[in-house]
Amino acid sequence: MKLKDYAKIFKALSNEQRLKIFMMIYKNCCTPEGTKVGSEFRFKEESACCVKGSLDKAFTKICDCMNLSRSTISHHFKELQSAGLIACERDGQIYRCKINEEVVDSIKDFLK
Amino acid sequence: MKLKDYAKIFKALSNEQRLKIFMMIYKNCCTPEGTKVGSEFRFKEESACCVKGSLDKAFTKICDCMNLSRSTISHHFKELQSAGLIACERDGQIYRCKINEEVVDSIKDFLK
DNA sequence: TGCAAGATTCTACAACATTAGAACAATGAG
DNA sequence: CTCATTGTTCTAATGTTGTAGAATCTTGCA
Repeated sequence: MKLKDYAKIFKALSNEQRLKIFMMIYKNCCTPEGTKVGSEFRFKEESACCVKGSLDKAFTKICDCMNLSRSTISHHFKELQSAGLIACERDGQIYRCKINEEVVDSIKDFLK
Repeated sequence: MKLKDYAKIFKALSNEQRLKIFMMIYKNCCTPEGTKVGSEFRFKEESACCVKGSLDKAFTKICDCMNLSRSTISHHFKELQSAGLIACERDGQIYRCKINEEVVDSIKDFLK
């Protein structure tokens, strides 16, 4: 991966709203309560409902707990996809969303 | 650290030129040859002249091997400092620059 | 002290990012 | 089939970023 690609990944994560969306999928917690504990940012790592790194109905759930229009959220999803961080697919009413672990790993490697 | 702070760090790394500067300091290689190997991005990890994570005369050296005005580079340094990624100090003619390893570590933790 | 080199700050502007709303497409329920 | 729901695309407004140049400040040397 080239420097440009890393810059693109970091850009995708550089917007607070988009980072929140990413973390909701990555840490797999969609409630607004899950995104904040006190004034600190934290996620409930464990949650019975789903497996780390993938999320069904991601779009709807995220719309529900964020104060942004649907079009804006759609746009942010596309940015995250375009950077390769997530992959999404519609399966009827299910909007399925997965983290691309390889890309996340490559960021870790980059900073090694 | 809050979500906002992480977003700020990622923003600092989201510009290709600035990321290059950061990596020059982080991997400690300032020659243009060191920043590219073929079309891939790579650094010479080992270099006799200095220790990973700090760089003397950083500003001048980086100016020399990048095609940007001094004011622009100064601006990028400030962005990196403001995000907490690096710390710089002038010591006479030496412009000393150090990576803030704690912040780099906190990114790794964030993505854990 | 005066000068040259190095770094910063200010200004300005083009390019790009964030956002919402309206119009549209796809899907499933009744 | 019709309608409500869900997601996308287009457009436009508004805000932010990246960049250079000029002016300025800082430092060391002659």
